[in-house]
Amino acid sequence: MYRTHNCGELNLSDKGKKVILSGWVHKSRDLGGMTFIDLRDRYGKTQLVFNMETDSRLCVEARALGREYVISAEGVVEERSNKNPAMPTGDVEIIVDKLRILNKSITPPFTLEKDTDGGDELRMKYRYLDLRREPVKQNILHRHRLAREVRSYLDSQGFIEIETPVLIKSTPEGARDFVVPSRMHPGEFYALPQSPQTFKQLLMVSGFDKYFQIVKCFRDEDLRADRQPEFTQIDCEMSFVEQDDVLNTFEGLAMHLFREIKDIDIKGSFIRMPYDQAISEYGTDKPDLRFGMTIRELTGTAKGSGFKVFDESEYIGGIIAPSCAAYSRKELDGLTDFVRKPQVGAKGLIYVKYNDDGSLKSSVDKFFSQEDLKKWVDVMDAHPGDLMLVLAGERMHTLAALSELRLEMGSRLDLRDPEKFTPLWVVDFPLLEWDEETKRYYAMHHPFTSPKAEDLDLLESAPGRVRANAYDLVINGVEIGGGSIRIHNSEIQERMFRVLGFTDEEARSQFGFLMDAFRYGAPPHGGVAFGFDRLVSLFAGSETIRDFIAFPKNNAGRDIMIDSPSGISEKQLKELGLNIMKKGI
RNA sequence: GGUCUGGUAGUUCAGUUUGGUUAGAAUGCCGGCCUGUCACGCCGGAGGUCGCGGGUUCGAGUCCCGUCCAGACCGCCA
Repeated sequence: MYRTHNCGELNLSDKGKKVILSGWVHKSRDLGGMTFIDLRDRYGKTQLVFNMETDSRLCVEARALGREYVISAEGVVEERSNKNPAMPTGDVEIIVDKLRILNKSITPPFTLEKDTDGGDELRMKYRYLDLRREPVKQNILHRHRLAREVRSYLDSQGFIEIETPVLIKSTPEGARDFVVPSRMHPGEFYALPQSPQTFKQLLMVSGFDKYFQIVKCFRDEDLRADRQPEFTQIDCEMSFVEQDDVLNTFEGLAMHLFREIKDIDIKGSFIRMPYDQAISEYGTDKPDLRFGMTIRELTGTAKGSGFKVFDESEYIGGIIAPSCAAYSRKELDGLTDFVRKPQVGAKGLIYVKYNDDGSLKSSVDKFFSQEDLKKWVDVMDAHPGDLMLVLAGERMHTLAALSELRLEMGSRLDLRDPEKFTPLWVVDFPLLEWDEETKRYYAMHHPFTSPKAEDLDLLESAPGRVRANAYDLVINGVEIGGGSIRIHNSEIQERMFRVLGFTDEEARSQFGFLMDAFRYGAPPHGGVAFGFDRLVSLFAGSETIRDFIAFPKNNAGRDIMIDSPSGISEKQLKELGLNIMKKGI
């Protein structure tokens, strides 16, 4: 027998019990006459004691145990004379009388403490050791709990989990596909799904009116802290629903998760905001609503005073940094540097200090009188002591830069509390997006998203003005996921493909199966997909999804533990009918 | 594809600005001492391709060029 209890459960109520524990030697403290060993397993740590006077042979054996040896110890639970209140099992210890070494371990390359001395690369190379560390282990357990609650809620709402294939068909729209060569069909390739989108729609045609799946998806694009080439989605689809039905159902999911995982009631704080409002007030389609500081437009107010930068700008807008009028020259220069970074991309920053005495001091006093600036105060609703920060330029660029500036000020003023959660739906997205490079429209969401009925007439005449039945769930400025009511009418679907520049043949060869299916009675349907990794990290107050994936890839898409991707043998290449081009050709 | 930062004991880092004796610290590891530790303590020891290649120089961890690796970001991510 390897164990009667685990290493996290014993306390004073177990005093006197004969127990067997198994686990890893976390740490040993050899005091000469006696030796203490912290034995660790998934559930916690328990102290083992060996005494030279009681059993010198056993004590000598214990001294020789190295870090991460796997052992099994039998003994009696005793109350400690020196208790450790920092440890859940700190009131007791095991007086060991039998010790078995189940396996030895070489010395780990880094310490397995909460604050390890190991760097990222090393931790990834030895991820199986990193996962033994308490914080990483907790992240994985946290992920499990979230997945369990997702399943529990969706099951309670009548959703059923259905698996969809992983070897599917490549399509040119959207992100790059990972492709898999076919041995049986040389020169032909499967693709890994970017999402099970078309399959879940086919399941609706099949009549499974509430589907979900916690599913791996794949995109062959560059990585970020919040982007992995393979990631997990909570993928859902429902039939006979309108937009509000979907939003209500998944608001319910969000509320359930917040209640069960975070013990937070978010009811009532869940707003729905049109895309246009998100852009004009927050400069982004994923606003962080944990703090105000909304963007105010000054184009009409500030133009025409002879300040060339403003007069030549399409858009002028600003935010108010509350109680920051006392900012020093150095701090203002720092903000100017911030907005000029290539990632933000503004040319410069104009500030107006609204001093406590009511006077106004700006970086453009040459061009604007106190009366002029007073108008800004009115438009922006500034109060004495506030600092107004103003950017100007092309509208969308300036709004995007203002969004970055707003987030930066929010961080500087400590307004982005990781324990506060402000979810919202951004709704009424544009259906299409013009791409200057290829001179054509692209689906903002995907080509199966339905246009709003009232905008349908514009689909051919003014495609850019058509709004979609599409929505994103945003929490604390993080895009958690999105979805749409789909097109279920093959005639509208064909019109959509035409607007996207598909020839009928192209549409047929890529999505013929879907268009065919829709001719056999497709119900009205719609759904969502949430980024599970992002949801998990958001709940834990982190922005790095890598910490919540058991075996993640590094920022170049490599798994340095198993060393992938890697080459394959000539034999395999030959079987697949592949020739590898030499680099540089 | 681009920008920035970094690469020095097992590990985390200092040293590079201004080239110059034997490249340091902490931690980990090994040995010794220690009966109430829990970041145990004390004493001692081993441990280095300064990422790799080339160049400048009397002399390179330090300067120059190239390259590889890691991290962050831009592009990209329907």
